[in-house]
Amino acid sequence: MCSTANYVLPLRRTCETQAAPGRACGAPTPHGARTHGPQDAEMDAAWQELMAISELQEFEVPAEGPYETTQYQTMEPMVPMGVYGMAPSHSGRPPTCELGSADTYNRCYPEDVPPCHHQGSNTGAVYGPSDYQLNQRMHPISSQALPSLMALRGQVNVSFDGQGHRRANTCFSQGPSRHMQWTIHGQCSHVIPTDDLESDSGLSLGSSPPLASPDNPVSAVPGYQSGDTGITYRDGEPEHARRAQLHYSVNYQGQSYLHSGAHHSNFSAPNTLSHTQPETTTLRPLKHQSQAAALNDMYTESGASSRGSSQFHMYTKPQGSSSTHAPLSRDERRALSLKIPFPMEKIINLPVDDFNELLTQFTLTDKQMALVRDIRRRGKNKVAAQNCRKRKLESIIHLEQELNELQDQKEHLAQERLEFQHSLTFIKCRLTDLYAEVFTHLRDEDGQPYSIDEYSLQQTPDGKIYLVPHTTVPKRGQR
DNA sequence: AGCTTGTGTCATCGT
DNA sequence: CCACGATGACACAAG
Repeated sequence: MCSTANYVLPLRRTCETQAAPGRACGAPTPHGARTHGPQDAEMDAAWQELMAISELQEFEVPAEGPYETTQYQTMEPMVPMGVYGMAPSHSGRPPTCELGSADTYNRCYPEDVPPCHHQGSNTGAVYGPSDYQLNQRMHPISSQALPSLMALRGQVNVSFDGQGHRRANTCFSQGPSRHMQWTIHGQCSHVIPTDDLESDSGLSLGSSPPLASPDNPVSAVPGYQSGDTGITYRDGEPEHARRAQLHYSVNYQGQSYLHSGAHHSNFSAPNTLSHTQPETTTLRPLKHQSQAAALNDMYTESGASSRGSSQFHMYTKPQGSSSTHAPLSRDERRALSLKIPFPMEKIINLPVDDFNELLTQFTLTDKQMALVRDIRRRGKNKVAAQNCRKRKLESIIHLEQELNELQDQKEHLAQERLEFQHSLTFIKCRLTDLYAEVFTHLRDEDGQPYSIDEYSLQQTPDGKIYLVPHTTVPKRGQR
């Protein structure tokens, strides 16, 4: 029992009508004689510490015990306790945070309560994140270079830096009337039926079937001549065996263009090139080939770049039946069939004004005009599709990287949460010890200690401390 | 034979 | 209205 300072806090159950939290409540009742003893300073400090810790009750901790919600909550006072009775620490129950030491509160801790011996413990350390925790919190998510992703990215670059062409082994004819055969690897030497013009990949082959079909040949453009040696425009300039060696250069930023290779077409003064059918390497890109090799394979014919689908080959004639050549695209064959007098490169890549000006320089039939516009539209759309696919793949890669980063962040946060929970558990343990210690100093009017099972200490927002019996549940607005 | 991948093409929408 | 780019969907060829 209290021997030196039996500061009795007369317990009144008259505060059953409590004010709402925020209201002034806590003036010492007439029965709440405030007495001070020599250990006031110590108790004040303890209470301040206790109340400071109680703010941590906002932490959400699983398996909260009823103790927190009933005893430590800040609520309306039953009895003002500006000063509480004190008794010397004679109870023989020194403050301890060992679980179960306060037998009343054994139930209040989660499973992962660490054994906490608060004596000598640095409680301040647990009131905030440790440096380690802060560092962890501030630790940036490392963007890990994922080999697979990088490899994929590289593959993407490869696949779009060089446009594969899969028609390396296709064979074609230059038209039914000429019976010219170009073969690749000598695998095809027969004349492809005329409907091969419509048999290119893709659907909706009938976008301009009447135009494209060699079954509906269009008369040659006036002034346009086609012979074995080349083409002579009406201005008299020949176009020999010129193959616009076009290949794609796709720029992600939208600078996509189809440009000629070593031999840029010059419409006003077409070059005359001897047409030789170079040996063709495997044109289809190999997935696991190196980028350079793939590019060379796709674009190179005997050192000169030449692509299949993008080549403009209408003015050429194979020299010799044994020579091989990249196949013409469907549009190229159509253009050849309809004797379009300018290269596909210009059709596709000229600005609209220049393109329209180009059209005015020739007298084209309606079918030729329609084909030219279709070629232009398809050529642009083809580049657009390539850009679109590249963007899609890069977007997928980016999202995968982002996903990995978020997963790492999730793991980091989970670990951080676990550490915070441990810290919180320790703080609660410390609080429980302090709470019990306070009770050991409380005495009623008769000098008897209050039972911690029957009473609880509660603090109002204005800082007043009240001893509230468990059986009395103060109601809001009542005082 | 079925699957995957790459590509061309068309239709459609928005600018 | 036209040109153009972007994109989904489809078909096709090759691996």
